[in-house]
Amino acid sequence: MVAKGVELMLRNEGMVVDSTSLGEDGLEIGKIYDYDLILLDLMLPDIDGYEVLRRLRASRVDTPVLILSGLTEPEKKVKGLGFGADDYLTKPFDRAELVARIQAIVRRSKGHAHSVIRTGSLTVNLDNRAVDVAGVPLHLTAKEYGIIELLSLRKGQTLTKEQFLNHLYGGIDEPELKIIDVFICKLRKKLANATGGENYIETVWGRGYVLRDPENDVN
Amino acid sequence: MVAKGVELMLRNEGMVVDSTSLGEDGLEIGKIYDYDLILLDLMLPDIDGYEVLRRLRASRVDTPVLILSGLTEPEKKVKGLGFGADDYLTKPFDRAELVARIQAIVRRSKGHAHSVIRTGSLTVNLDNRAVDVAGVPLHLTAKEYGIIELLSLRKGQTLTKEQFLNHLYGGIDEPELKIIDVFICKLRKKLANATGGENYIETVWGRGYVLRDPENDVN
DNA sequence: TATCTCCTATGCGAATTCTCATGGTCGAGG
DNA sequence: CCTCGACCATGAGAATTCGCATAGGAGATA
Repeated sequence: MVAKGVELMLRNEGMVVDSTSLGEDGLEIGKIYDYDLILLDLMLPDIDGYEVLRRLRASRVDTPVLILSGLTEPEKKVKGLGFGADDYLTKPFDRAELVARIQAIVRRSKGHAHSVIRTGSLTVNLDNRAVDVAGVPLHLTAKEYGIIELLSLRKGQTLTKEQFLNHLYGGIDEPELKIIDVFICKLRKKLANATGGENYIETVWGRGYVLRDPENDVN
Repeated sequence: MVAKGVELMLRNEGMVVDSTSLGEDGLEIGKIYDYDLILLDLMLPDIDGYEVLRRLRASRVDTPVLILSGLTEPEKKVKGLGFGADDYLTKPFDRAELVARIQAIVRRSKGHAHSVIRTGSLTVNLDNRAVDVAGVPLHLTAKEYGIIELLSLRKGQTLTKEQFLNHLYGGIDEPELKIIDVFICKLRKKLANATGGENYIETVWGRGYVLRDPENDVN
């Protein structure tokens, strides 16, 4: 019940959410998928939340973890943070605080101080989902924005089409992989149009796409 | 009985109100929902009003609290304010005063020095819920006002239909999302009629609506 | 009762998303 | 160096989703 409520809340905030009520399941999908954040409730029907966290870390999963708990004792808090959690929130929590903390953790883990990511003359504002090229706003559709957002969040990193699909659809009701090609194509066209021909999105043959950051280029 | 009377009074003023007669229940919903204000009676059938306030603050709920009480002793007043209440009103209270104090607290907590928001030739007065276009009053229904109020409070920000629904109905007994379309449509028509065709409310396809502020436009 | 407001339902048009077809590009292995 | 299969780019258009406008009923209000 709590999980479903939180899931709805976060979806309302524009986030893509997968959820499960079992610790074992969460452990499995947490290991397999490359999430931005794992929201972990300590009260689980099968195994202890701490155990989930411990085993995640033991499997070298370094996805940020935000613990949700009804326990308010400070020693418990220390225990959670000691096992490698990134933050801790006690129930009942405030919606705005939860969202703010999630954004802060994700931002921090990506190494971005602000929620604005600049790449050359390209600016992606995560707060209001707006994209600029040299200060001129660029109109993108929802999916196009999703693509450039993920590229920006992981710039310099090659992303597979599966990763894009996951970011855009959250694992449910996904279309064909090819759709990513199409959106990349449309995005490139819009970007080229706005920049005057500059190409930010590079193809890595057989792997996927990267957002090339001219400032970090090795020449 | 008192709660129901106050609830009706405030609804008549166009406010959205949830109420409960039990302190424990109030504590729970006060923690979960992000209210603009909590009206707290000290005389409760189960737990002490002070206890409710204390536990709210202990749970890091910083929603403004206005205490209602039949106790007139000054020391009690100090006690209430000491625990983190924002204002105090003794029964029997004056309807107009209660409304004025509520509006003052909410205004203060939102960080608005004045309760008038100007956007181009559009003026929204939060105190008396009146809307002007170039000085000419514009008649809006309660829901229409709710829409333009939220747009004004967050101008420049894209708001989803869910957010409007939340603002207008307080999360309970909400109608279909589509109703927002209808009100936006009606609002636009009234605004266009008053301004002579100017369009303040912009559609962000797939996301929601924004109030465009001509003064803050980037050109 | 008469009026105003709110809400649902519906049709239409527009924007977007998705699939598919075609042709081009890459690179491993001969 | 050539060839072939796998992969990618791009455009066209179908399918879907979304937004706008309006009508009409239900309910509240005067």
